[in-house]
Amino acid sequence: MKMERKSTEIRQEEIRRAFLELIDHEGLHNLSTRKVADKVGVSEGALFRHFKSKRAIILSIIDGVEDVLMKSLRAVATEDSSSADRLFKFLCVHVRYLIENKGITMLLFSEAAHSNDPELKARMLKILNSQKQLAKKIIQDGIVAGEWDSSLQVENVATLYMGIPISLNIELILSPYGVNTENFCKKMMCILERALKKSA
Amino acid sequence: MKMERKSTEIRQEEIRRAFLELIDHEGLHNLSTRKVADKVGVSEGALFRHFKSKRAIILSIIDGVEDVLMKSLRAVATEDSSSADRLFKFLCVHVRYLIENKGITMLLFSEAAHSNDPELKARMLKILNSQKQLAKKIIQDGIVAGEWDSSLQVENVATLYMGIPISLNIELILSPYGVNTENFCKKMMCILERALKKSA
DNA sequence: TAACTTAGCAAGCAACCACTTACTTGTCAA
DNA sequence: TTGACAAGTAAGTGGTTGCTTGCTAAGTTA
Repeated sequence: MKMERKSTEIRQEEIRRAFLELIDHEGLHNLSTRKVADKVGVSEGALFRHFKSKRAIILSIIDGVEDVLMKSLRAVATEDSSSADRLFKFLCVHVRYLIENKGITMLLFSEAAHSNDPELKARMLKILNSQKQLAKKIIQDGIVAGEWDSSLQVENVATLYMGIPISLNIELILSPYGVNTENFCKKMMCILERALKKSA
Repeated sequence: MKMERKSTEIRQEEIRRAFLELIDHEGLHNLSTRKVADKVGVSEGALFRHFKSKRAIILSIIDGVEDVLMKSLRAVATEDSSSADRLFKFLCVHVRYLIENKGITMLLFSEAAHSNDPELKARMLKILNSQKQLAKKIIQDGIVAGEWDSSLQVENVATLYMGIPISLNIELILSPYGVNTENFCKKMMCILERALKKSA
């Protein structure tokens, strides 16, 4: 039996990927360290060599969301371009990340709502809240700049925005032939802009 | 030890309620028949006297969604009033049901996406799909009646609509002081109408 | 090449899972 | 009052969970 040995860094990444893929395919509620180890192609013991607990895997995944997604979103939100451009780009970045890391939505949403692990819950909440705050900033900027209607309630538009990435997940479930990400963002943006533009 | 005996019908309802409440408070992934039984205040064995399996509890909950929520939504969608009125009422009924049965969103969403039980998955999908079709119908009617802009793509507005009930869930997670249902619906409807109304 | 570190394994742990069994007790019509 | 049945229990079942153990072998450095 050949034994393929890889560094912890590589294995950790493989484990995170396998973890998310299993959440996506089978759901959080029947995800076990056994299955993750199988998917990676390693014994269960080896898995605990690279992460000290299942919880540590989740925390490491959250670190990734903060380092990659949130950083990108923050960059887009503070970019120097029109609010419409920024909002569209924001949505695209958001959606693309969720497509490429399909288990994240479920993990974020479920743990934020139901985890009885305070640290985990707090970190999930912080991510969701930051996303909403950034969306609010872009919308507010657009109103101040005169691009959008000043009678709009920023908070409510942001609330509506937060549902869009999850609408995508529903779309992915409902349409068996797949969803074109770019198109999805354009369509949603199209409707959002109708709601945002100044009333005559 | 006193033993309080109730009829199967009553116990079944208690079990469904406990099941959903536990999903809401602790999440699907750590929901056990033991906890459900504890919450109802009955032994685990008694639980299996009223439902033949855990799966049967879920199926029974789905029956309830179809009998109560979907029936109401269908009634509202085919009502004889303006499309704007119907859409608002539709949203209110939808949201109120999800508030009063808090675990449903998670159950629907999670099982529809991840269940490897084909029957369960199919039924969840059917519910989500029916909701979307009904939303499409209302929007289409509004366009035909000249209430709303004819250049709108009905499909996309319905997709956006489907995100709203989940936006509510996110709102419930993010705002610790609770969410006013009626207000939430009014606010979302207000933005939706801006998007729907005819461009000048 | 010898010493040391690291990634891997198989096997096993207690705790928990959905569910069953064998038996008891409350309710109610005859 | 009694007999049948429905609703309850406590104590299991085998299987799965997250995690640990004791050990081996692959790389790395001296």
